[in-house]
Amino acid sequence: MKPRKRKRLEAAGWRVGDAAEFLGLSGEERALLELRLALADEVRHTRTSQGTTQAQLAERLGSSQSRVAKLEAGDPSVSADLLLRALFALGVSMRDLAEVVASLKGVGGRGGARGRSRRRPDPRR
Amino acid sequence: MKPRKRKRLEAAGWRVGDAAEFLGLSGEERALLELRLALADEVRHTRTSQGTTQAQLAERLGSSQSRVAKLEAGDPSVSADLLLRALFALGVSMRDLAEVVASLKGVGGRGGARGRSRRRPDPRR
DNA sequence: ACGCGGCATGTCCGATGTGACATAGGCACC
DNA sequence: GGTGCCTATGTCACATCGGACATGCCGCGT
Repeated sequence: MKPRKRKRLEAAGWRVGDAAEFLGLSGEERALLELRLALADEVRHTRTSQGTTQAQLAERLGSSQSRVAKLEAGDPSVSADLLLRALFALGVSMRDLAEVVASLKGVGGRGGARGRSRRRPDPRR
Repeated sequence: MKPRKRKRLEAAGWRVGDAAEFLGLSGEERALLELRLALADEVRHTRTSQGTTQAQLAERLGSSQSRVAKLEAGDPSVSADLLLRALFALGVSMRDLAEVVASLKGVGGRGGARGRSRRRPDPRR
């Protein structure tokens, strides 16, 4: 897909939480994007709070500093796999991970404990 | 890296829950593997409970039936990205996803999950 | 038995992620 | 100013992933 480049651009001036709305992203793409950003954010957060450098993390991952930088920047060229590996390499537990995911539940406004949007995808066929 | 090949082999004769222990998998690789399997499981589960076929899901994803099959089989050739896209395409919410992740929190060595019995109630409310 | 729909497995080849490297900006400290 | 450390960005060769296609297996209804 080509829109990858676009994502890059967006990634530039971005704000977790309300960005994707502008774009013509389908629900699933949107959710995935959001999740990725949240994970990227979590990586940086955890890393810095541990006093670890990008280079050190890279080494643990068998990767390179530049990739870690891109990773944390939410660059589309990094896969979810790498994001997850990074998190685990930092010692993030499943529980922590679950919390991060859970914090995105309502997409729209953060903190949205409100919407109990529990509905089926879409019955059309 | 090379250990990818290994994963393939392992994937052949596999058993959810107690497999990774034998292999020389580092904690992070192990966690990732486990997460992937749980997600794959969740895909199949959600899909079947909706009465959707692999082919239909594949179409929604812009993919093919064979890939979905591999996906659900936990084949290493499918990325976490695809796994997540599949879940979202099935209408799984962040909340549901978080629950799946949370259900793995303790899987460490012992304890839980021996073999196949470890089936969580049923994610759907 | 036959056909059929759903799933699994294997193999291509084009698309994309990955590590390594180079390079630059920002800071702190001497 | 100069040095060292951390991070950001770009590029590239190579490995892996991804969709498509082919094929086989299995259960089921006719």
